[in-house]
Amino acid sequence: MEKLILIDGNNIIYRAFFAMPPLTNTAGQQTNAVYGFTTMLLRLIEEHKPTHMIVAFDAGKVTFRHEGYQEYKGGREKTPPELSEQFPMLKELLRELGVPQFEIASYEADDIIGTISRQADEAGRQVMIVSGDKDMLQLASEHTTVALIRKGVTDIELYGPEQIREKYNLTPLQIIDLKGLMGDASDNIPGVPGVGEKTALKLLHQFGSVEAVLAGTGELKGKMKEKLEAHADDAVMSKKLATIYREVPLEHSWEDMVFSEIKADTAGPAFAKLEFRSLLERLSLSAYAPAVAGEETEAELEAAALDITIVGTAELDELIAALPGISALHVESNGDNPHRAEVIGLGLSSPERHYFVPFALLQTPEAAKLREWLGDEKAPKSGYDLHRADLALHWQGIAFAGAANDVQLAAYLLDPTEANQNLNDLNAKYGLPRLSADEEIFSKGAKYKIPDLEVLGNHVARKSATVLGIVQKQEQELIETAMTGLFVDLEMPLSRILADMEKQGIAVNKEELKELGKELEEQISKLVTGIYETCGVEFNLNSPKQLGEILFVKLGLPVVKKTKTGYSTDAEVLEKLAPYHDAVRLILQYRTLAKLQSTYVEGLLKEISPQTGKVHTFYRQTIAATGRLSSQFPNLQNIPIRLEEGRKIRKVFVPSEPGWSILAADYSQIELRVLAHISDDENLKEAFLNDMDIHTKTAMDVFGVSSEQVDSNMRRSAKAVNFGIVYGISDYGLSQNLNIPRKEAARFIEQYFEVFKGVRRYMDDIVLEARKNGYVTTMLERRRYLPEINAKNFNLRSFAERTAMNTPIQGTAADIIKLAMVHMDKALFERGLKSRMLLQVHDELVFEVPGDELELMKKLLPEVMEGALALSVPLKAEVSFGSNWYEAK
DNA sequence: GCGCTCACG
DNA sequence: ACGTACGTGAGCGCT
Repeated sequence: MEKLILIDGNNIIYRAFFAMPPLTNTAGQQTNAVYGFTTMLLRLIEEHKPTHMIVAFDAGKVTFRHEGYQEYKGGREKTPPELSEQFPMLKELLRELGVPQFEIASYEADDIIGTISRQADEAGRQVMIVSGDKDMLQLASEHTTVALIRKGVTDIELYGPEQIREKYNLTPLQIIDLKGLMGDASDNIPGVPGVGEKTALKLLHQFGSVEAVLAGTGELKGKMKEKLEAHADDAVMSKKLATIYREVPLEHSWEDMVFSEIKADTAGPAFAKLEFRSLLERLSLSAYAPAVAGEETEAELEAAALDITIVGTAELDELIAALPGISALHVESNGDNPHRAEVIGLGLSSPERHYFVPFALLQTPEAAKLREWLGDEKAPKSGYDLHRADLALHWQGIAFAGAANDVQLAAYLLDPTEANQNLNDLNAKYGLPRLSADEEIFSKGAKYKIPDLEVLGNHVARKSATVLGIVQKQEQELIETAMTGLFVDLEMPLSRILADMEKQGIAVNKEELKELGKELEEQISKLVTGIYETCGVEFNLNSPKQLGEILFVKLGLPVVKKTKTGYSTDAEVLEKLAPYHDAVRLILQYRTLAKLQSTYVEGLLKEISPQTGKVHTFYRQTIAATGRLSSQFPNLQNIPIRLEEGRKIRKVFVPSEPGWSILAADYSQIELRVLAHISDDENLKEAFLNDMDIHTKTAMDVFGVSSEQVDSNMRRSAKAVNFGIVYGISDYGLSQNLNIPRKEAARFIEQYFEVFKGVRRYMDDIVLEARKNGYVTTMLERRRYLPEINAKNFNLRSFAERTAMNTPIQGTAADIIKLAMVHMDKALFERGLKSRMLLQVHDELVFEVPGDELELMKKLLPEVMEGALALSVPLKAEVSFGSNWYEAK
């Protein structure tokens, strides 16, 4: 008798991870989830003797993240790396055991299982589905049993249609109706608020289905009736969501699912490598057991076998001769700020040979050919964080060019939310041999110490060596995710442009900045004296704890808001307290000025390079999950502008050559224009096609008045609504921002969606898309995974939904300005212009331009920016210039 | 190293 | 019923 077992791979590995105690092999890899999964698998095989078996996985590398959070420590957001590392291990092991596994792009495991079980059902075959997910019950039938895993991985309950009837008095298909009514937080199905399992069962026993319940609300009364009527759409949508898709285009045949027995010849070594000794025994494979405990793992042996040369003067010629075959390098440097980094040495790799060059050697006359190769843009190089390498080498007088393939940047595109993945994270992800951690080799922070040449050389050369393997894997993955173009034509070229901008830096008038500091100092000391007098006590004004003590205990002011650790004293709170005590207004002023002094005057002064008299920021291209850049050392993307006192800081940013000007251009309403395009909302598009003031237009539509009737308050509200729309609106958020009751905020939003119907459709669709795919994309196919779109926790899920709405908008705007930067760089080069791009501030580009190029640049810059990407509405860039950044407004 | 506060888009 | 606007970095106090 043929029997097929279908296993929900993602669900089970997650359960196993949380159910099993941590278990680590001697290589330091955690293996508990693989172990737990395997024991369950072996038990299923022994007890049920399947002739066919499939383990189904969610396609897309991170969609598994949304499972099972509730079992993990509260509030933890990311899949622990200890688990994600075990996915490739499990998949490899399944291959070695001879267990077929399926994953199909953009379908989840339950869809695959649903489809196969339907086909098997139709053919009258015996099927058992193994999962921890109750939703699977809908698949139960005459031939199909659902094995629900309860606590741990060994406690299994079997459900056929009869058992479901006993437990719920429902048919399997009615499980979908049940979910439709009661919802299921873990699958992000809203259901009808106020309807739980009990009520839902009662309704279904009475009516039979969601549709019948909704048609029959006339027979109900009271709150229940109201709720059902109000949330009829939710119920219908929830039912749809709860329905497992059973029409996945599967190319696999019944023969592809055949499982005969565990393949001993490959399973033995596999268990040995994982150090699953008990499983070796269980399968009588002890012959494969490692002879000595603590023996080196295969990965380590493989790594040890690398052909590494530590280059001294004697080996230099050999290295130089090998350069044409070398495609990967690693520049080892020390320090967070690449402009001040110490360069330690170079790892260089061809597929066959690996070299380490100490930095001292690189600087010698004998190494001229090597330096030439480093600066040769026709010698393509792969590496990890080549942007940083370029800067570090630059300040040591060594030119770098030819960055072709940055694995850090590619890893960012493949998953921009995964915090800067280091080389070892990437090795783990791709199943490549592990490197020693940098902390083991160099020690952390202040204890940083360069080890012996031998240790250092081996470590660094292995870094360049591993880049080669990573590049191969990523190439494929970029193709699969349709991001090759984004990587090759946008991000890689941009990284060189950013490095140029950073090396160039922007000049700062140090004397003027110091002068500004003196003025601030005077005002601050007056304020401090005044505050101490008014409060009748001296304390540390910079300590929120002490300030809270004074305001709320000593002066007895009302507590408006609390933080985790005590009283909140932020500006919003202080504004509310201002009428109660004279000191509060002074404290607010103190905060403003103290911020300017410490962050912008003192902070900026510290960042002025003694060599160039400029500040050289470092743009990070792999931080922001939306695709934006970020800026560090110093951050030049948050220089004050909103308040006049702060805005004056911008006066100290000046051209670096006499007779030059600062020229700036910013996109006008780029995010709302992007929204108009993506949502295809007729009204919003109309507004931009007519170049209307978008906030006034929104006010007209939301309040139903003519443009003359829009007062400043209405426009302010409309502006807040527009912001909210871009951020993924909630009535609560808007009410906070506008300081109005939530109901009123909800009315605004409702009004907005009445007039901008296309926007509402976009917001609904993008959330559904995120649920279906597990990710959202920008216009240039930049991707962001949203595993929490299915979280059980309301907060996590709502956050993911807002992110789904915001990321395509913010991310497309980021795509556009990045395109503009690449186009602008090219335009400057082709025309032989001397003007230099200096800064990017999300929707603004800042240049310094010679007097004789000013007129040309005033035309060229907005033209290029507006033409960066064609949308269904025009892009608009507004240009301005002056003798410093303040004047360019 | 983390929480709070505040600067920007 | 749940309780938040989206994306960042820096300085400071405190543990």
